[in-house]
Amino acid sequence: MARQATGAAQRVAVAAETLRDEKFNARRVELAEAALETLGELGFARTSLREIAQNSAFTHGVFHYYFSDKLDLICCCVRHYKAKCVTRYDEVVTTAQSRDELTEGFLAKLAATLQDEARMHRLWYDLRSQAMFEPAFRKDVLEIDKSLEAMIWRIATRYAELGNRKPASSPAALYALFDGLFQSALLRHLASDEKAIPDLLDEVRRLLPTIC
Amino acid sequence: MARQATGAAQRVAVAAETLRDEKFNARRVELAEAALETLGELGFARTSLREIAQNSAFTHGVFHYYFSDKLDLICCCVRHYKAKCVTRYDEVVTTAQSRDELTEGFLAKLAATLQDEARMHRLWYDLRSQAMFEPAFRKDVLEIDKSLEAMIWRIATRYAELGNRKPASSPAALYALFDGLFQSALLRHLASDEKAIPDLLDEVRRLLPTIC
DNA sequence: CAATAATTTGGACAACCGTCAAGACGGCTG
DNA sequence: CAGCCGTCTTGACGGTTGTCCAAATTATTG
Repeated sequence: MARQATGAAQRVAVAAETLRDEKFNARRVELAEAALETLGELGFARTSLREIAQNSAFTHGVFHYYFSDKLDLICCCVRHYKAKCVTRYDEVVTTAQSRDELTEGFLAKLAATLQDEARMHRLWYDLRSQAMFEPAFRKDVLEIDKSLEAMIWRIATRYAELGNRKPASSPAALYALFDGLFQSALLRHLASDEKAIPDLLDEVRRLLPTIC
Repeated sequence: MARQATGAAQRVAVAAETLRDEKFNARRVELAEAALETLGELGFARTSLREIAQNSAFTHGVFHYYFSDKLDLICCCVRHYKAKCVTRYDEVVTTAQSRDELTEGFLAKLAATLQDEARMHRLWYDLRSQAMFEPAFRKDVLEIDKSLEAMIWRIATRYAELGNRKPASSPAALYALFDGLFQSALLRHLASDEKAIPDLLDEVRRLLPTIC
């Protein structure tokens, strides 16, 4: 068939194929998004394909049509999660015109994230832990970690810039610090500790001036 | 029976009962220790009672005799893990007579832990993530987290003391920082990144003087 | 030593898991 | 309209899971 096709026909065929691929991939993302709901609710260990299907508009067979197996699905979930997550604070960083403005914008976003997206974030910590056992997750997880580190670094350098300084520590240390604080606050928040969020905000507010 | 017992007989009965309890509890710990082997190898999500039993000297029935269910077993594992973990750096803290000595002792222990006990530590991160989903784990996990924070704080205050200073940040922030760094290094180490351990040591070596 | 209790065994159970495949559906093309 | 193709449904499969239990074994007591 391909040998008989003219140049134009080939181009049409290729276009049709990429269109199909895009549609296929869009569907994958749709399914991954639906899966994230259940994963965020139950966690990796307790989530089965059937449970995912039941909490969504799809049947369990569809997932096997679009994903080669369970790991493939969850890898797709992780990658999709990344896209949503990594730019969370960028608007604050680009619009803030002073240290105070940046601080308050960052803190507000931090509190809102902890309050409204706790389920999605506990899933992130769950999957990052899974990556320590499951090699198939490692590449994506390490990549997301790098992206999150870069995100924190953008905040820190902008904060330093607004004070005509430079960050006093490395990107890795800064990310470790904020990630550790956030993780701890998240756990406390999920355990119905009402001081979790204010404590985190206080801590970050105190910390920001000392890192630059 | 109790009404007819004399005071002495009562005391004997009580003693016998506590002895039985101790024996019972010692067996529980034995089983928990065996379970930790498999948990550290496979992670919470992939570990079944039968797998635990197969990798140990016990049959799967025994676990149900000593634990009411799977969660009960794993809670016991977590609590037992704590006892082993929380005093890891205490010898270094008490024996070090100078900042350098403390630094080198701490770094050496850090590297050894990452190298030799990676499996047990990834399990800790796994179970801490599970606690975000499973309320039954939260109490013990939060308690261990507090103990680890105190452990780090002992190191920091001793380090500060040896330089006639005081730590510049809160216990929570310090623990978040070291925990975050360790977690990241552990993931990289498990992903066969050979720079994971030296990078961690460099980072900590640079960080220690700045926090006091 | 007998009898009573504690411990251990190994199999049975129903429920659930990931995977798969045969067929139904609906739109598009020739 | 007939036939094809991508999409989706449904049910079945072999295997594993947590749990439970009756019987066997061991320890403890009178």
